[in-house]
Amino acid sequence: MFKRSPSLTEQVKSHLKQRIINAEFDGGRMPPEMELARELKVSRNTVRDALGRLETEGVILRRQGAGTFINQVGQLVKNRLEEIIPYEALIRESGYVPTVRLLSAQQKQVPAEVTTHLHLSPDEELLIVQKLFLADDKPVILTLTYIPPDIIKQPYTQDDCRLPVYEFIPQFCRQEFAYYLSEIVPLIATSWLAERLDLPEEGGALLTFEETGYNQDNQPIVRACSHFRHDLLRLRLIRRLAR
Amino acid sequence: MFKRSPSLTEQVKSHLKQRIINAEFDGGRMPPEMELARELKVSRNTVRDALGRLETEGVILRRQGAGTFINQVGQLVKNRLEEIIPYEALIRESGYVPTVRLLSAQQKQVPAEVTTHLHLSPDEELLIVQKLFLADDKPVILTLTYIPPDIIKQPYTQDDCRLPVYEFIPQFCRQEFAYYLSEIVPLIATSWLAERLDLPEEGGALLTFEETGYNQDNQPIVRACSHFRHDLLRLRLIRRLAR
DNA sequence: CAGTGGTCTAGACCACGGG
DNA sequence: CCGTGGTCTAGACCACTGG
Repeated sequence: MFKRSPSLTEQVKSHLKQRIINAEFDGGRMPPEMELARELKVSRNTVRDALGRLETEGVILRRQGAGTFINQVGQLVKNRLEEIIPYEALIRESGYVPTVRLLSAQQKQVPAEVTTHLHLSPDEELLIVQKLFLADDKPVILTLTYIPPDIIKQPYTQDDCRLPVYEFIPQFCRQEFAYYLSEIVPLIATSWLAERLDLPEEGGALLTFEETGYNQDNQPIVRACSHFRHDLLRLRLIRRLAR
Repeated sequence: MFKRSPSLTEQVKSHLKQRIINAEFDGGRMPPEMELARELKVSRNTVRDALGRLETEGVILRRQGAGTFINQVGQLVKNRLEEIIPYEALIRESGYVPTVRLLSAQQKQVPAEVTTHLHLSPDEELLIVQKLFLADDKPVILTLTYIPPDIIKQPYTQDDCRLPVYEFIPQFCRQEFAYYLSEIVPLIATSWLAERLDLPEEGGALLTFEETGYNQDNQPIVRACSHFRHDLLRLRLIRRLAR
């Protein structure tokens, strides 16, 4: 029934999630793990891994001795914060039609704050990519991406800059993207930001992700700032007690 | 070597974390999983579970075919966002000495926004607990907790209110705390907030967690708002590509 | 007490990295 | 090529829930 790639666990997860969305389970209760395992022809461990991921996403609740239940409340969670997902997907999950607009992509000097995070000298020029994401044609996310030009090994077009950085890197830089170290920062909207994000006025609060991207050798290779209009896009998550 | 509770996985995790902190592994490289399993007298799966948790915490990096490595960068991450930890611990991890100050605990009417989240009628009076957390005697977190008084089944003192809600609930309400549904919100500091958090002026940006707590029957039982001074306390996390 | 999820084991095979 | 981490299996036992 399932192929070998992507991982069985991942396929089982998607499969179950789809059945939950389709409301195929009566009374908000899911079948026992053993039954799912038999049915899907995988081991119970694989089912449990898949259920575990659905649980951290807030889709289900599990209670020892009682069973596994579908969590309506968790539907409000649109993204797993510790997982990088394309902003288009986030916007779509939130119920809007996403579009991307490339505002600019040019090589320039940057604030020292940026070069510091990338372990570069302050006068180094970087490629700055500005992108605006729209939800139903309303601006919701503005991203600034800083890439050292000398890591780019293949020719690229302006259009390639529309790719998420973590896809651009492996395609054009002959190295792998490993992870972001991200900081969540609240910001007062400057007039520059307010204009681009179509805010009613400057001085409002914005949610910002300030992220440094590392490659598989654990060297910083990219810096990114994402500004969210939290009135249109809510960042929610499920938090549990430590085990 | 290990007991049965807390879980083997959790004990192995703590054990390895301590050895990492003590810099017991040369060259930033950890022994192979098989070797750790033999050494600690547990199965490789258990070791892998423990390493998996350390990886999401940012403590280590694993590369298929290459090995497991200690991640200096990850030291900047002080907390796992999807895990509830006491604010004192967060402050301590960030390098300060934590203290808690109970500002007030009284029954009052609350904004409709609060009663809505708890599925109560707007005129219901709730117990409001205000707490201030200090790092090296500087205010860093202000929390407001709203508890419906009728769920409290045991007598309690003012001092009991200093407990985190998720500990107060099981102790005084004869029910279990299951999880928070949290929303991350950027806020403009009001003068009321600025005064209590000792901010230089009102109008600065604050990071806020707006959370609804659910019990094991998946009913909302508590509402909490936490305001962070992000200049002193940074919220950082590791983000990876989806599998 | 029967049935559920929670934990742990031993073993197998695969995919990838580096010499 | 060998050794590493990544995935999956089958089976065992425990802890808890609910009738």
